Amino acid sequence: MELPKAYESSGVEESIYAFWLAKDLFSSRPDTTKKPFTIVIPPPNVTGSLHMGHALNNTLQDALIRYKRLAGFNVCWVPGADHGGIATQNVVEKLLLAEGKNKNDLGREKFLERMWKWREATGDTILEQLKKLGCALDFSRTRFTLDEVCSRAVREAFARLFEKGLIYRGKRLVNWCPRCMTALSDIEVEHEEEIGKLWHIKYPIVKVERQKGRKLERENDFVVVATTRPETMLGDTAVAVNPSDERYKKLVGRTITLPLVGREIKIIADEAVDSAFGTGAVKVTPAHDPTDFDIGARHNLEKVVVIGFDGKMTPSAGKYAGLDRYHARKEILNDLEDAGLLLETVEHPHAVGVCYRCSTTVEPLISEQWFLKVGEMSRRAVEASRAGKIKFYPASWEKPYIAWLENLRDWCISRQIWWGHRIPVYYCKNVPATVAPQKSSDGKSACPPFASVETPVKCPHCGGSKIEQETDVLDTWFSSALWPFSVFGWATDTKDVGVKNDLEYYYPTSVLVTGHEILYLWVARMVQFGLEFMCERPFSDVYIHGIVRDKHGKKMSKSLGNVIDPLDIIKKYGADALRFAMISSATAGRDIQLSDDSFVGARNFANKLYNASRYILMNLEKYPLDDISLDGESLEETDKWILSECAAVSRIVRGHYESYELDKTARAVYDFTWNKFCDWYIEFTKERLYGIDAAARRTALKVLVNILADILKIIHPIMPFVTESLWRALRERLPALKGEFPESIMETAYPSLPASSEEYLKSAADVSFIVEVVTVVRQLREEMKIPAAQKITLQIRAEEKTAARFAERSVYITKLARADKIESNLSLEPRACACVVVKDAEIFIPLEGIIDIAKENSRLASELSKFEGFSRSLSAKLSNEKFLAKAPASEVENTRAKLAEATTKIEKLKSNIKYLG
RNA sequence: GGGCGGUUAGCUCAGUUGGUUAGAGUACUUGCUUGACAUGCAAGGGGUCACAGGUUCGAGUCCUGUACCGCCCACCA
Repeated sequence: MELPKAYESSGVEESIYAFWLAKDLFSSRPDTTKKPFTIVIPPPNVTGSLHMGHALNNTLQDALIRYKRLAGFNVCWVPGADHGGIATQNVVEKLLLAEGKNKNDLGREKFLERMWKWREATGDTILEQLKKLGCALDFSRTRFTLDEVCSRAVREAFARLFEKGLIYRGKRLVNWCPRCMTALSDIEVEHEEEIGKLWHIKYPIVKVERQKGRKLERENDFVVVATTRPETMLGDTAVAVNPSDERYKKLVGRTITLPLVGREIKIIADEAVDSAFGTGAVKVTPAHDPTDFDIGARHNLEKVVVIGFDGKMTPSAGKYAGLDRYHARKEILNDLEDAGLLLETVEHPHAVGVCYRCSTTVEPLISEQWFLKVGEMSRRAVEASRAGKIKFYPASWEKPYIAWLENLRDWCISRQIWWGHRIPVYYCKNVPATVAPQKSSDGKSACPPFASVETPVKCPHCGGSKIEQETDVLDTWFSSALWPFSVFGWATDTKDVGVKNDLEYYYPTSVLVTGHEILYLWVARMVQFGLEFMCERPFSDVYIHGIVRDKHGKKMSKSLGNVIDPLDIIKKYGADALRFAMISSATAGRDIQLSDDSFVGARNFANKLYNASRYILMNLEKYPLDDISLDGESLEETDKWILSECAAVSRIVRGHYESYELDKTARAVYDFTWNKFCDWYIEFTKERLYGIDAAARRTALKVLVNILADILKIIHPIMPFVTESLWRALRERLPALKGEFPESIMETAYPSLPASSEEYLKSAADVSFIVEVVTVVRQLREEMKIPAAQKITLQIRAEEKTAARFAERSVYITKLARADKIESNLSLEPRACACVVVKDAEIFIPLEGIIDIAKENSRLASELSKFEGFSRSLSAKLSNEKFLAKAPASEVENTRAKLAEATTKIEKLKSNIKYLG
């Protein structure tokens, strides 16, 4: 016996993964005789190393892929990584900083060289780590969003949108991160709750003599505005009130002297002002606030920029110029205070926008950026959803997804960083020296900017060769949005037939698996671009899973120190355990809390599976089999029972896979394997395997092997390593069957067994009879404190038919209930016995001297009262006329049957109390 | 300010179209070197299903409201 007693995952997993790679089992080629099942990986950032979120996301995909392969599909799971624009540039900038340099010291070209060097060195970390998880990715297809195939797709997509007039350049108020020094799109800004302050500031009104005669003297000579950002007051160009606000009606049109600055600004009326908030009067800073920007546009207000791209005050800020925005705030408040213009300060909770990459407070700033018109694209995306072309699992995500699409504003796609796809827009510089070259298409330059997929050699307008490319790069999510088709070579040379076939064969992909945090950032945009460029949805299903949290429900983060490293878990418990723990807790629509306990449980399950196999393998060594066909074998009821249970679980699990309820697949296989197969069936087979009847032994062993093979296949998508290693072990012990047992379990087919026949259902009833008898006897033994080693005699008092049932199954009952024999006698007069009732039979255990009569009596009494209570509630139900009238007949009948059973039991318990008393 | 999800055993969670006196894992208690497994086996204690109403013969499950927790969205200064 060379099999160790416990399953040891380390070592096994590496060699199995190497075996899969060597056999090239992960790669897929178009094959028109088979249906494809395609998943493109949500490309992790090249900066990333595997965390629990990746582990969960990829385990779910791997389970789906592996299941579908067994189910007969040509599966293709495409790996890759995202260049991760800002995030990645930040990482390398930090490295430079440690060397005392910044990116401007290097210049664009040298800096990018440095970025690529870094990417070559560390960028594949995460893909390597996914191998440890067991992911069956087709590595021959690995893509990187910045490689030539994907970059070409980006340029092609951009150029097409540009030609359609959907891309435009404009000077607008955008979200600006003063730390990353770039614009951000609306969804790249996160909102953090903060208890800020609302400062009330007096703005003096310029007195106008003779304007309204005497009355004027009695009016307030100032307006009070409320603001959370006093530093922006330097850029105020108006004060606005609601037009219907009676308090201020008379003041509209009047002039105010802006404190600290001295600029004269007007009081204007605008609907955007909520008269119920603050004082009802709002300072208007068109250059630094989105609402104010709109108000300014309506009233033609000047935009005074007082905060610069670096977050410091500009020269327009006068004496505050050069100060950091928060430092300036302090100074301004001091100065206002000194001037007696600061009235009150109220605590004010509000949300502050922060950069999703560095958490710096975002500044709304005016700058020139490229935008994509998304109206038509998002309308088509909504249509696709409404037509049922894209389904969410769980469905509850569809509503917020559609709502988001419907309220979408144009997408700011330009970024002022260097790492990314440089926008393929070119400016013709071939203009008379008198006219300065312009980036914008405002008509001043001789030629309008143009987009081009290839690097242009001359201007398409004037033929000039002095051409400069736009320096901004694209939002990293622009390339991500193309991912489902760019990975298959969209926009690459169509003469390459292989590439063309791939796209046709694999697109649209089957399912997208992702966490909900990038539903808008990524999923919605893939749908828009898929419909735009491929005229076809990128995937039919979106499987959205929860976020991994720690055991207290907190998000895992480095700063909280509650991060669980999946690689540690793999080392300690094995990849299978990690996978099983994650899958079984991934309930649809809920976040996932993981603790060490869950991994221990999963590891134990792997061990259980291993040991069940070990039992079979060891017996196979002793009693080799040439075939495992059950034809002609005389199956007993336990065999039929386990076969039908196995068929049922394979069917149930199949259904759960189809509806992406992977947690249920895990629970179902666990329950079947442990509670049915191991706890009962294996115990049943010991009688035959260790007996002397060779034919019976062969039958039992054949059934065991059949069930084990099916269990391994059913569990394989969740726990690929242990199932593969056990498959291999099984195959080695069945040398005559190498044809039927492929080398790898990945090459087998998912079990599809017919539904149970009547005969099999009857055997299920027989087995449950055994289980019930054994269970009650065990309970009684425990309660009576009968030592485990002590054998007991079971005396049965029952009608002939029931008595026969006991006799037929006596081997199992005696063995599992630790009895030495079963005696049956209808006219039995028990003395000094413990008693249990099963169906219409009474089981007595005579144990003179061991049993405590008083104790047994009280046990029977409590048993009795339990059933009497139950019986009462059933009787009450049945004597309720409304119940009889309204409940379905089957329900009434059910209740009657239960009552009858309870009544029998009660009678027998009563009579036994009498005997004992 | 909207929207979504959660609240079931000490802990983590199941609970299908309403139908026994609500389950699992784990932890806890007790007993077991049972010819696969102590990463195990057997048994046990432990829950007013957040709260308040309602619908129904019958509610953990459906409806309304409340509380608390979490998430997403939103230009109220």
